[in-house]
Amino acid sequence: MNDEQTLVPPTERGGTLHNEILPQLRAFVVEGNVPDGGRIPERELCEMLGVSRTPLREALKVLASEGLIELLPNRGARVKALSAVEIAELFDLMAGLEALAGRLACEKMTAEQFDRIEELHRSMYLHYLRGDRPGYFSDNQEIHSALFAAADNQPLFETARSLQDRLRRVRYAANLGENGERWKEAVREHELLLDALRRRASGDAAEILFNHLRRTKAAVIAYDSGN
Amino acid sequence: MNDEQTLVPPTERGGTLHNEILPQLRAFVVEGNVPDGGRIPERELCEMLGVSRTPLREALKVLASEGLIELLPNRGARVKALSAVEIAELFDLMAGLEALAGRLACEKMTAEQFDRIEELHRSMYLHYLRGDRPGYFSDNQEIHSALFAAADNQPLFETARSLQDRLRRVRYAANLGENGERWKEAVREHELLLDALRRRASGDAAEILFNHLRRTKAAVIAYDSGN
DNA sequence: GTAGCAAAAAATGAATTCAAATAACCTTCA
DNA sequence: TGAAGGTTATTTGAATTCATTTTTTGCTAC
Repeated sequence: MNDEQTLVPPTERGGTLHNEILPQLRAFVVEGNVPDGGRIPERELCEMLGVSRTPLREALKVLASEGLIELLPNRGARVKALSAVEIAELFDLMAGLEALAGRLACEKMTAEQFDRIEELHRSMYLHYLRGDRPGYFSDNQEIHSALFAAADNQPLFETARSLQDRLRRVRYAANLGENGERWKEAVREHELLLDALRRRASGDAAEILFNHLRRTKAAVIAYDSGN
Repeated sequence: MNDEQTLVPPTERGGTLHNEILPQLRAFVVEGNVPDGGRIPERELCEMLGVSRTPLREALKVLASEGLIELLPNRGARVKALSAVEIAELFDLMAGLEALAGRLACEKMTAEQFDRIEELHRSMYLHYLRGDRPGYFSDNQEIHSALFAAADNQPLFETARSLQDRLRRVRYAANLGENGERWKEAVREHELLLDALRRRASGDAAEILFNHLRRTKAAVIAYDSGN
């Protein structure tokens, strides 16, 4: 029935069709190709991914369990629109996870991993001085990624990735809306973090990261409500 | 084809078959009805739940994404057996989540919620004095549940529940194996926690809970490796 | 012109069907 | 007796089919 070529070469298959399309579908949603609360007809997705409805629906169930989409009985899938309360809750959770990552990183990271974070920090600071927000944002993301990598905890990493996916859209919006004062404050917080990491002060790192995310949350809420 | 009655009355349907069987299937796995690494033939589960393979497989995919089971391509589902490293990682994550719950509870809990926790604490202490481990364990679980409820954060609650499911088996084993010294220590930690909650000292509560879970982890690892 | 209802069209939920891969079994030969 | 190979049976992966629900469309009545 399906003569079209799949977009993914058959060489790099992930075992099952379901495992193949899940990352693609997740990326499609996270990337923001569908408006908030927008409906996603199964038929279109099937054609897009070149699979039948069975594996597609399995993937949708997984995305729903991750909180990325909503599955209303008999009424299809919608991308989950986040209320202000939900955004706040997700940020608090993210703050807790970052705090944990900071703690574990202090305990477990290698000298090389610290050096890498320090280097990223310097690069990010330069972007800040130049007023280069995209560059700053990119380095910032990488620092947090490096932190989770240094924490060396797979379940933590997975949980954080999932949360990150759910927050990506609003997070990006927040970055754009970030005002100069908050930006300056964020840079200062990053300096404190680097110092705590250097001293392997796990409690301090946790506290700094928690409050850092808390303030980011406040900035996002302020920006988001002023829509 | 299927004339048998479903075990669940049709009155309390969850909209779709998938939503109906997912909790049942999860309970079945968590309860420990299948040995570690044991295979789960789809056919049997279908008969047990009274559904066809389609909704069952959707549910299995979700359980796999929750980390409760493993889905090997063309080789079916197995309950995920946890290595010592994985157990340690899950406990560290749980410690971070409990710490967060403590923090948020300090910020948000009502007087009634605190009173309830205090009451549970008293009950638990009595069980401790009597040497009633099951009673202690039960109250202990309820205290932690009450803590997460007081934290009032849905994503946190969900994440913790999922983790709890993954750890339930080993956690129960740990409780049985817990020695007297560790038990005494745990009770002391709970007293400190209650005090921190009373003072609404979020940082203290977080620190106490984190270390509490860390020590539980150590006890579990010690017990588990001595199998 | 609009509100309400009916019928048709479309989309979803789930069982069945078909194909491919794995596992079990049985024969054969050393 | 035991191992190797091939054949059958079982199990899984995925497409198709069928039934049910929702949504849309169009008609009628007011």
